[in-house]
Amino acid sequence: MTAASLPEERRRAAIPEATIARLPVYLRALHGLAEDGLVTVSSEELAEAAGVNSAKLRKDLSHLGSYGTRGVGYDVEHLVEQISSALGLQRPCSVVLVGVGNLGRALAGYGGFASRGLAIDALLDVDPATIGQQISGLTVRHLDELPGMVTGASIGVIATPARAAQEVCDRLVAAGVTSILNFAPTVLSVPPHVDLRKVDLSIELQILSFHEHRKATGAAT
Amino acid sequence: MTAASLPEERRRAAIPEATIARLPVYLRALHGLAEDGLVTVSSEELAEAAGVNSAKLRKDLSHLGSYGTRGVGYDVEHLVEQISSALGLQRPCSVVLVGVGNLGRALAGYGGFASRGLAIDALLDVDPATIGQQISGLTVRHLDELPGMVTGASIGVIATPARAAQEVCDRLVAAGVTSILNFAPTVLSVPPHVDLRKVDLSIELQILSFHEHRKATGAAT
DNA sequence: CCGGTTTTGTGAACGCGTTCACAAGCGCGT
DNA sequence: ACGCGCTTGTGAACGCGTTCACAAAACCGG
Repeated sequence: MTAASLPEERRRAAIPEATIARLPVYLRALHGLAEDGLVTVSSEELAEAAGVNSAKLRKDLSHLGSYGTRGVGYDVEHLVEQISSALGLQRPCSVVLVGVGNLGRALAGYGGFASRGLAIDALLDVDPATIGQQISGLTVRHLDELPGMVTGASIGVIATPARAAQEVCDRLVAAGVTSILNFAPTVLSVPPHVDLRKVDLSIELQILSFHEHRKATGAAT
Repeated sequence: MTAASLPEERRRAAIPEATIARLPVYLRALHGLAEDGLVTVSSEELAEAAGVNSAKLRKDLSHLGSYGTRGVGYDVEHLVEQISSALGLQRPCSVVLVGVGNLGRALAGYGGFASRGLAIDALLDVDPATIGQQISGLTVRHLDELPGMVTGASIGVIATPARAAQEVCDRLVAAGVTSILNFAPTVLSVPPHVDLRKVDLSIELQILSFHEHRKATGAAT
């Protein structure tokens, strides 16, 4: 079955953002189930493992046209391929990480990337003391060497202090990077053709603080 | 079930989740503006600095009953207090971090916490080589010392490998922690009275991979 | 003191995502 | 072969969040 020539290709472009954000979670859950030797999995089981509602899971999977078998469930291996394909993990992007501080090292050593087809290809910094170090099998190089490193589809990861983030971002864009993941706690501006996502380590903590505070005051009733 | 039993009169407790998630961003933007010497700020300016729509910003602020001045804008200092108060950052929770690997060190050294009233109070691990080390002014202690550390409102942060996360989570819950932030790439289960949030460093990267992939294949059309 | 200008606060419309509920489909036991 | 039970896929309803558009309110210059 050549799925590529089917009109399903149009459906792929219409996957809701919320679904895409959950696909990596399903993928991880599936890997875990596969290691346990499971061959098929029902939506109920997979939903449990992924921590979501089973109806939501089925709707999500339906968006990428994956076909389970009614009365049986989903073939684990096939589903892994489907999701990996949908996420574009079969032909992995090159990932350039800028900023080899504590967070940068954590990211470089993070196992979750390589096992999913996303490996970091280059570590860049500007600190002379850091340049030349070997970290997770990569040699840290100077940020100036960035031009020419970006070949084809590339993702840039910013793990620098906030004050350096915008300049690094501009240099990434200038080098041809079209997707940027920002860990620095600052708002970046990019040209419209560049995808920008951010992860702020402290925001989630502040959200928890809110709930904790609300619990404390609410309990006083 | 706690939300269902809440009376409608407590409108302050009814701040939408989406709004809460943005308040920390506003707070950070306000800190930046305050350093620039701004005394008042319009919704347009603040929205720009925070990277959101101005209408959204106004609606968000209206939820916490903060009053700006029509024709003028918001008083920066007052707004900072309002948001800090709403997030419960004025009486900071104690934060316990478990797992002093690369990521744990990054979190311990992350400036964004302390400056917002959220300081990490304890670093715990089980690795004998790590215990006793001084990191960011704190001495790493053994996880066994956790009981008794949790006084009043506390937040637990899990930065361990995935395989250890559930056990650490259970021990945090047993010690009385009611809010947990999980950085380990695994699904945790907690009792219903415990708030659980997660940050998966690799998920955002996979989402970017999807968009990158889509851009590449979409351009071929 | 008053019209003009600026900006907030918010009701209403819209769109997206979640949830519900059930028909359609598949395998299995008899 | 055939019904029976299980599970998927999905239309429909619902709820939440975003966006729009504008009235109300405050300041300012004359």
